[in-house]
Amino acid sequence: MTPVIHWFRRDLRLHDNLALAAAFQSGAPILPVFIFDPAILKSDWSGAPRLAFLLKALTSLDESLQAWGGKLLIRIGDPRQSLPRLIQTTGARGLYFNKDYSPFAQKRDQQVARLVGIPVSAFDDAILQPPGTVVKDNGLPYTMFTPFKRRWLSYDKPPITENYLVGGCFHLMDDMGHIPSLQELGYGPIETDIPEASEKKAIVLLENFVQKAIGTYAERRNVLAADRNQAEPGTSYLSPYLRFGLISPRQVYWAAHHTAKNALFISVETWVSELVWREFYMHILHFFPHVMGSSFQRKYDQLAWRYAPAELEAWKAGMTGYPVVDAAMRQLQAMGWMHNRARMIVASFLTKDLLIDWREGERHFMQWLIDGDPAANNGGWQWAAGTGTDAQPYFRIFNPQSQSEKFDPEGVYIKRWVPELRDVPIRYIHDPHRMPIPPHQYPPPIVDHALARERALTAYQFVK
DNA sequence: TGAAATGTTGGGGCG
DNA sequence: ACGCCCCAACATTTC
Repeated sequence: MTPVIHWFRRDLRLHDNLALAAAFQSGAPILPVFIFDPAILKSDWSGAPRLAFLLKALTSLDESLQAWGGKLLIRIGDPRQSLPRLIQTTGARGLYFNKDYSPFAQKRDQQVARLVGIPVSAFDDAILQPPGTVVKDNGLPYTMFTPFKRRWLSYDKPPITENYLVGGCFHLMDDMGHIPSLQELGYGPIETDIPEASEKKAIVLLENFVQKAIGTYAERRNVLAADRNQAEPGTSYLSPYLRFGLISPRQVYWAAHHTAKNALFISVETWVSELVWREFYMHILHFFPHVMGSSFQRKYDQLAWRYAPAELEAWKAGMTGYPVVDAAMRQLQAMGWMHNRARMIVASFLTKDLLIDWREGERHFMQWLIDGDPAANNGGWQWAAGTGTDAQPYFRIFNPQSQSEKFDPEGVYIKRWVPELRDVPIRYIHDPHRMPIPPHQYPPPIVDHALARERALTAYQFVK
């Protein structure tokens, strides 16, 4: 029996996977494939932590497939060449995959569809409302979040699909390849602590969160120290799992929906809003591809960003002298993840206090975040820089000290990630340079916030 | 999903 | 008792 191919990309799960379910229903044996594209691996938008998470996810996926008598086929190469070759050797009669809405992926997928010469079935699986399904009455895409969200919420959402897989429905070959190591993919060893990456883990995180934490999400989501390692996490920590499709947005949405009756409605809605942000920015990238590399609001391409490599390096290393900024930047390298409130704080600091181009921050985040996604990351950075859709006004400049006092009042987050400050009394934890004898391992502030704020206002006002 | 500057109010100390 | 000042607390405006 000639097989059909299921091409795994950002849907590394067996449950609620639309393309995989359709491949199964075709009746043919399924050949599950993952392809490493060297063009992506070599890009400076890739990063070892995210790749390490991906490798764990693939290993777990392969184990799940083996439980059903299958195995994940691995190839390294341009899919435009790998897939036609694979189809030639196997005689596969269909190609199934779930859509990726980024401009780069869509172009590639169109080329693949032309080259394979067999029927291609692509599914809307990664998102509850695909681009084009949430538009204004005049047919144009939304560029503001709040009206987008209102419209988004008004539609019925697709249900979770059954897992139809049974033993023996997979196709095996002599040369299945193997899941490579980081080293084989050209990366050195890493110190980042990569979490367990499996469908099962994602479901445990989701269940735990909706049962124990969703009701207080609206208030606790801003607590910097309440991360996944705490008994009661303030956030779900599902972003890496959604990023690679270890869990579907439908599973997440319906889990929240079903608890809405038992939990504070405002908290559930706040949490679902984060799912809507994810889709909003996917739409934005789809309809406004120029945001990749330039400002959504074109006028801000004129902004006179500073060239300050030493300050950029201090920011990356967590050595700015602003404790909350440094804690966040070190958390990023240690965990491959950063609290969302912290992302806003460090993004404001880079773009406003240091007046360094948001694209530098965008790239750094892509190199370190295991949940790094082009659409969401770009949207977040342009929001912080004030150059994007629905952006905060340019004059909204975070004060790192008051943010720190508000969202890490006891300095727990700071002390966890900046060990030099562990002995600093609470009253000095947000600005240790004011101590009579400042901690000597810790640098003084690299900029004066009050002066930096004036400098940023001037630069932004010049554009306006 | 701000923060700083400026304006207003009201209680208390004091002559 | 009264006016004056100070200033914290809160509100509004501005960036």
